Amino acid sequence: MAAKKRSEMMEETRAKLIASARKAFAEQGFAAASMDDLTAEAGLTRGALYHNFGDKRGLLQAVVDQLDTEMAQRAHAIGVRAGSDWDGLLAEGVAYIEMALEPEVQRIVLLDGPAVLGDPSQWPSQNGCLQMTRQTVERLIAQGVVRPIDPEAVARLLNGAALNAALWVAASPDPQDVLAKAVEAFRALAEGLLARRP
Amino acid sequence: MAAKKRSEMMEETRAKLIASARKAFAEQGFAAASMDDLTAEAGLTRGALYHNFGDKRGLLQAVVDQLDTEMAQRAHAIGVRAGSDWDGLLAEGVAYIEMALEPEVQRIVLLDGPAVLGDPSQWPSQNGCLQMTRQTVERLIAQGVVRPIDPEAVARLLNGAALNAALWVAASPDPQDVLAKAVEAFRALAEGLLARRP
DNA sequence: CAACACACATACGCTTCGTATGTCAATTCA
DNA sequence: TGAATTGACATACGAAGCGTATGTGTGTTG
Repeated sequence: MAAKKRSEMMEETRAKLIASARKAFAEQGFAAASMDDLTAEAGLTRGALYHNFGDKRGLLQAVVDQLDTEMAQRAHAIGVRAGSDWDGLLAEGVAYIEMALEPEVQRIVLLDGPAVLGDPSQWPSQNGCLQMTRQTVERLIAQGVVRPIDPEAVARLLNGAALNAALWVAASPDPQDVLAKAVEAFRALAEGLLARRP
Repeated sequence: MAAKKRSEMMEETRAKLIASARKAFAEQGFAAASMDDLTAEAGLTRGALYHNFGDKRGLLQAVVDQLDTEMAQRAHAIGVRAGSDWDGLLAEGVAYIEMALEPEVQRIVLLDGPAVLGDPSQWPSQNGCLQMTRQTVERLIAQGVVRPIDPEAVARLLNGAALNAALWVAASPDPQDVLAKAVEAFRALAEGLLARRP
């Protein structure tokens, strides 16, 4: 084999650049990452980068899209396994906290992403986690399990709470202990949404 | 008069630089703000800046400290006016959401701050809002109003929820309407902390 | 009043981004 | 099939910004 079409080659270089960027952005942060070093590690030059992504922000956009898609898939898989929609919502929230502990997610999606690209809900990828949480909340309201509150607002606040919990856990000297506390607080807050106390 | 001591002069230049930086960082973001322009607007040069703050991050640190102190004072003043500690907690949270609507606070303290300086709880200023929320929560737990949950965790999640609510409100085309929804969701979540449903 | 210290300005080098130009292979079409 | 053209990527260039090293004048000290 080894004979590849042009479009396949292009897709491959895009993938290589995104992969290198994920590493560099996660390890050094967006601002500190050099595009010369980035592309060199992928066996390319900045020419390929500007040709494929326009500019540095375009590359970050692509990286964030990829990460966001992966996160949504993982969270969905976890939510589905839960017995009820309510348990699914809690499981998704906890999963989100745990995912936010990974340096890639924290640095790129949660810190540099909003700072460089602006409000996450305006991203092309639409922030998969947010959308999914909102849908779950909508179902729970329809079932009468959750009080009738704006689902988007609820999803926003839950995600925000999870994010800050993750930042806290990640910076703590004893992550396991702090994670448990964060999850407990998260569950307590979420119960405020219920129509009837458990 | 007009005869000023050296230390007074120094304090004045620091204040001028911080004031210019607040404007520049808020309007253009930390990365895009030029230190040449910054200092020129304050009637100085980069020499003064490096002498007083070490580097660009040091200046951001100083700006964040000042903003954080102001925020803590404002939130405290609002919390005190409430009838009970519980109402105070809610009022503080809502005040935090509303403060986060101001470009200065949002851009500098909430977006660029964490991205450039790292986890807010590790900042020298200690994130005044966070500390105050935690103390209020501790009192409420002691009074039996709030369930016994780790106060730090609660404060973290509440602040995180408020932050994301603010980002959402700020990016929306109809801030007033969205703000109302955000506040409603915030109150609902907070009620999950109560020992007894209202 | 002479010598020093310090706050700040000026000058320089290095890195990095974005663009403009060049090159070579793959596709197209007569 | 072979000449022309497109397009993916590399190379070269200019501009801007940060940090540091050095200069300068004023206030302080003995």
